Amino acid sequence: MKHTLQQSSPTWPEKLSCDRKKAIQELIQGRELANQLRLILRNPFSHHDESAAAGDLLVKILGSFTDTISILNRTHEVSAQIQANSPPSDARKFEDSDDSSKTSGLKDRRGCYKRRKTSQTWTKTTPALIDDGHAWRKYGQKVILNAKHPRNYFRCTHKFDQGCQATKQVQKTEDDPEMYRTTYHGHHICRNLLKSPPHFIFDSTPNNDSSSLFLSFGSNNKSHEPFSPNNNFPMTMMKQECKCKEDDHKPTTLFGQYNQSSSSDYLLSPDLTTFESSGPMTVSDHDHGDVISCTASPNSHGGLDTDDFIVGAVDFDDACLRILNFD
DNA sequence: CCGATTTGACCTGA
DNA sequence: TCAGGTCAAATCGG
Repeated sequence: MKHTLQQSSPTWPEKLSCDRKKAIQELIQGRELANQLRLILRNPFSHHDESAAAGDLLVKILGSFTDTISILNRTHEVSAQIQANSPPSDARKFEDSDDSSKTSGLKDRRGCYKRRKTSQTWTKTTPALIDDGHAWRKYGQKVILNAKHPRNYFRCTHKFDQGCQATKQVQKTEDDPEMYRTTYHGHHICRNLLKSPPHFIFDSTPNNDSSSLFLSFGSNNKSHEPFSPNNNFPMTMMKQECKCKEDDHKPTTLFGQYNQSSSSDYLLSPDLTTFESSGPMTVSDHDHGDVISCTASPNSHGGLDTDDFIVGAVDFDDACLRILNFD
């Protein structure tokens, strides 16, 4: 049965509940943005574009608080009206007694959701629908004007249980139906304890130390954007792609930033290597100089030998770590 | 049974 | 006004 919603306007409790949810969502978004801003400001390796992003984040945070205040003001006005008028439940009962009661179970969603005006987005095009390490739920599909292929809408599975606002849109590209263009909106703030964990990728740093590599734990964009809203997030070890220069046998220093809210879009160094490791790591469980370990298996690019054992000296500073790779 | 997907209707920003 | 983003009932499927 298709719902038709024109027939009922929101009751006072519904209106208040809706406004409360919106206020909470605004505050959650503000918190998320503030965390991103904090990490950018504290990251000693931030790029120029990240500094620019910090300004953008600041504007969004202020906008979020402004929206929250206006919502709460409105809620206050509604409450005042409720107190000034007769209890709304009577009116609702009266409505329900009439023939329109068959639709009374349907909620009027008018004003109950707010389309995203502006949010951080990034796009990538992939030859297949790849697992970006996050749990997504499809919530819509839309035929787009002048587009051959429909656009699919996904939200984070943890939208309701953890308030994660990340969404993505996936659409086949016009010219090549085998290619998918994915646009991500917002960052994950969820604790993502996945069965299939995200990839994290190594990237060469401009370091003159030839054995030093940059390790990006699922960075979302090409600027190695650091954002871990919570240092207690578990860092799950998983399949990794990395690039190693193989004048092997001397320890390879891997330096990385942990990025919990990853999806994936990476700047990769030209010489890629993959390895796998297992076992959870939690940022808060380690101190500077701690030794961690994980197993690594080889990849087709031949970067690491089978069953290589990696010992890492943890060097956290805002969820950054250093790993030393010994043969 | 319950979580995921489908799909038409509704809502909103431009 | 309308294209596109979102909602939520119906349906699917493990």
